Amino acid sequence: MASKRYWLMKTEPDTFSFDDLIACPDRTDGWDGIRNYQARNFMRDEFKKGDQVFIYHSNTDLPSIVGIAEVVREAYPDNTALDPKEKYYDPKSAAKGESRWVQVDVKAKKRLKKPMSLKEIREIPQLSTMALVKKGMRLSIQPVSKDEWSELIKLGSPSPL
DNA sequence: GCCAACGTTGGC
DNA sequence: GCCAACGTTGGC
Repeated sequence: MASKRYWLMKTEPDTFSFDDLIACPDRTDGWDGIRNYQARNFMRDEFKKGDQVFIYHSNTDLPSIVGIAEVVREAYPDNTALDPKEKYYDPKSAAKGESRWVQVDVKAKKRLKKPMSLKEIREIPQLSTMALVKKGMRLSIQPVSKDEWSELIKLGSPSPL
């Protein structure tokens, strides 16, 4: 079995926060609405059950990694793309009758006792390799290396929910 | 609210 | 296949 991998997923807390995920049944929800090929391909091709995910709040006063979730279901079609009433409706998918987008299910696991803000992350040399701190990096789903993960765990002190 | 960086679309 | 126009992301 391939070793566990680590990821970072962005979300806008005004739309869907880490607390919203915790409030879901079994603390689990489908991570839908991803409309970027690179991000989709990570989910479709590389996300495996058991992978660990940092949840990052973007577009907010203090952009930060706030929690940890686990992949509990691997990629399946994101059919919000087919529904004109949905925010992430995709006419091209609808025209084909088949969504070109996928989602995975993630389950909230831990909260960082000390959320790690983007500002702090930038200041830590060991984390300078993270895609998150690279100029112009807007990718909403990014791989995290084992070393980066360990460093963030050390600093963020996650505790079980 | 601004705007730089990036991704997608569509005419040619 | 090129690339200009347009839309989105997301920090500040």
